[in-house]
Amino acid sequence: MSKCEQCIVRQFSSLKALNKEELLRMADCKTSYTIKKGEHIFEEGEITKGVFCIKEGVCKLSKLSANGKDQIVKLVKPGELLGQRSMISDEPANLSAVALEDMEVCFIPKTDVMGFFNDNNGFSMNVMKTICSDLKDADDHMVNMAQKNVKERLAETLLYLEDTFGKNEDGSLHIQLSRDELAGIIGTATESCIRLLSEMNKNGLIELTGKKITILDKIKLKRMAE
Amino acid sequence: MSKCEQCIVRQFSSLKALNKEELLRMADCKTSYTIKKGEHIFEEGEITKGVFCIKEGVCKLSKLSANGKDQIVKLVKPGELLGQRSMISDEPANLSAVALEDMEVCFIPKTDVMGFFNDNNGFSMNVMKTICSDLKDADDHMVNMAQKNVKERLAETLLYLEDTFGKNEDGSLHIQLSRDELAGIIGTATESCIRLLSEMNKNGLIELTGKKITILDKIKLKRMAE
DNA sequence: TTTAAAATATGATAATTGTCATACTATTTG
DNA sequence: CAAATAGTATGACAATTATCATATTTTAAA
Repeated sequence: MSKCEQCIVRQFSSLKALNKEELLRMADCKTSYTIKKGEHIFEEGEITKGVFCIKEGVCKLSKLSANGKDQIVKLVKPGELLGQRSMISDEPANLSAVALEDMEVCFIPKTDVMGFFNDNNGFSMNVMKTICSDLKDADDHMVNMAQKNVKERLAETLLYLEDTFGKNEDGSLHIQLSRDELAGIIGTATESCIRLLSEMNKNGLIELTGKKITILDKIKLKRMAE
Repeated sequence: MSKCEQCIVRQFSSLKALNKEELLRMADCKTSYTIKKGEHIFEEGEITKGVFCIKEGVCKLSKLSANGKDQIVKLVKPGELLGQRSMISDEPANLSAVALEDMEVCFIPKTDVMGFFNDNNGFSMNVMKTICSDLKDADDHMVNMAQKNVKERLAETLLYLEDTFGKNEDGSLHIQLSRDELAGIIGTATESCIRLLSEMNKNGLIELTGKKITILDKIKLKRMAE
């Protein structure tokens, strides 16, 4: 069993507030998992029994809408905790978590996290600030969904993906999303998403090479996103 | 200066976790305000110096989008606290708060709230649960914005308004919103909102009498909202 | 490798929604 | 009270977006 103390992830997450003794305790109660691309970590409505700490790989948090489409609410990166809200609210998961890449995660049982939560003020404050930040993001996201059109949302999303997940050596977006998933982020039909990507490709804003998307004109994309 | 101990509102808010001594302390540091309909409590980007406790009246939390339209993110009722997220994140307000009715609110300075927050575990847990609940609502709202069409969102909103704010004796919605504000909730153009209301009126789903909206066929509206 | 299945792409068309113009009505102000 | 202003309503039209059909390409499976 690896030591949490030496885990790089710790420095980026709420866990950085934990002291040596607490990290040793955490190493004892955690379970490490490998999750393959496409597998789910938990599903909407599921009663989660703890939180997941993401060591490697990106996953999507999504919700199935009444019309059967999967709306992606958030993408989660290494260093973040998963399932904090459910734990604090003491409710089933509101969203499904599915791996977009092969992932490495650690599971920490609820009782243990709540222990740190109650004992360590810095930790609980970090968790709280993360949830507050999620709330702000969700509010902003909501306004965008309501007020921007699909083209603006697509432009904004592409810029977000490059900023957040970086580029490959060839300049293409590092994160691999299917057209369907991209449509699920911007909240539109897959065909509409594909059509607009083609248009942006023709206009020289982006370049499509197979599944790879490369942003060519950041300035114009930014202007398009308003 | 009135006593917080006797304030009915206390029982519905996070403040119910405070003990007698803390309530007396709070009564000393709070300031009561009367806010007229249409006045703002705070504005987007403003550095708020504490939280507001709503004693009476409803207000809207909204955000100005790039296209100049005001998107309403949440309606806030008596018994709720306002500005909790900004306080915990230690950031300027992300949303503007404007009174939809004449209001009575109490202002409690940040330092004092943070004092209760650190001393009283029950209080901080209540605040956190409220924010978690807001996050869940925001996520759900976002999915609706992305996946439902305007008619479905309008139907859903009307039902929500009746459920949450109740009816007058004549059966009409108790909360008074302009067509513009209603459009701001569902995220559409004012004309589209008016047009759909007229259509629902013609189809016998609702009744429009001046500004008053009465829900006539809840079942059909629910079906329409999916 | 060949076949089957899934993902991507594009056209045609319909449905939805936004915009602009213009009434009409209610409310406020001088 | 009259005039001005804001809010509500409706028509006409354009823009956006979804849906269905159908290729084409890529990936997975037999």
